[in-house]
Amino acid sequence: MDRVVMYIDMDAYFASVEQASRPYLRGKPVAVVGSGKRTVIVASSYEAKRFGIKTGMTKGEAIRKLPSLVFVEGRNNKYVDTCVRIHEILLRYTPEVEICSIDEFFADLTGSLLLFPSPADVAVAVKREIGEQFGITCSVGIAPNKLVAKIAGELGKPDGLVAVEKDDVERFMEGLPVESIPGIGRKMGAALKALGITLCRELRDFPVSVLRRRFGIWGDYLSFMARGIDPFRAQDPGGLPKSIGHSMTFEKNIGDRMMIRARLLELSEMVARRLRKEKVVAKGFSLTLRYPDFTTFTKRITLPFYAPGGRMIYETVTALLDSVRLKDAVRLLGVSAFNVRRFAANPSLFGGLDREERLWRAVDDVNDAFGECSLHPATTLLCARRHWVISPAYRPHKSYPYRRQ
DNA sequence: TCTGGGGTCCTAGGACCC
DNA sequence: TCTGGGGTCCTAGGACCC
Repeated sequence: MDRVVMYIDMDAYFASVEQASRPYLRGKPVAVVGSGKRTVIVASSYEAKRFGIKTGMTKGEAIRKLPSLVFVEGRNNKYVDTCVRIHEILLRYTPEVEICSIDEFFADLTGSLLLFPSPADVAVAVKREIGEQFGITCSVGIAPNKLVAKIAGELGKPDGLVAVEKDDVERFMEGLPVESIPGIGRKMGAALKALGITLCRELRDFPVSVLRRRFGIWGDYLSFMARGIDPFRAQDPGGLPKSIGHSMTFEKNIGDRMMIRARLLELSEMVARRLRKEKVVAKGFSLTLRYPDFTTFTKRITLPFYAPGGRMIYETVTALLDSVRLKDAVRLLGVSAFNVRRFAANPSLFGGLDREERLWRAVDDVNDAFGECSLHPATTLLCARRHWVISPAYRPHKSYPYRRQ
């Protein structure tokens, strides 16, 4: 049986959720931002998009473009909660649903089609349910694979429904600009243009040997994708995250090493908490620094053992910090863990953990019950209150998207 | 009211081992 | 005895995505 994949993407997700829950925002140009001074626009409503308001813009830039723009501070919990409930809706149509990002899903309908008249009927029903429950719209793409389903979904934005039959895939792809292909961004688009390639048809007909020489393995991917073949393997359901990290940009650049260390402790504990949550341990750690001029670099190290907790992460990244001669104050610090492995401890074995780990698990419990930051290390009291910035890449539950082969 | 945060994947070069 | 080649692991950096 031919595969049928449905891609569902919320339209202007964060902004739509805000407009749905605050009627006075409806019909207005809205931009969702983080709190604090150093923030950018993370989502904008269609009314705002019409005036060129885009993700990544600074507040100032946006105000200059559109003085009447309404800024709204993002509410993480609301978006996560809505995402989880949309996931539940989709699960009623097929058990094979992948949360791709906080506002995108893939649903494999292949096995469910005996129960429903057609994929388009499922799409219409899903769109109606999401509209009724949350007051937001979404765009849906249906195709024989994830790649084409996603391209189709994006094409229908907003509130669209685009279905591509197996036999129509090549024709569907032909006329599209190469930038419609996920993975082809600014640089790759420009590089292809230099070769005289702007349409998928031209990419398809270009000798793959030349593409391979120019782009390495991506040359092969490009050639496949241009004809609507998905070169990526399906998601590994038990897949572990490849890395888990946190970073923060400060309201004011920090020059003092003690202050930097305090922030690193905070970041290390945030990462440790995420690792515990995901039930993994890591032995690779990285420290990212960004200077006021925006130059950014990362130092990383792989330990000969898996770090037992936040304290070890902190010691590792401060050792990395000590190996750097700071040329200026820093505007951003990041701590990330990689090289992860499943950690197979169960609660009855807590006796096997050291005192400090038991303490941190208790802190986790308190924070789960009373809210993030109810309890935190005294050192971080030195720091100004952290502002939480939403991350569209956040995935509730552990559902990781397909990976490249 | 200068530029967020969290990810994945690929490449290149060096160290080290057989 | 002056010198090959393959494999693997590690670090650094960059493109891209949401």
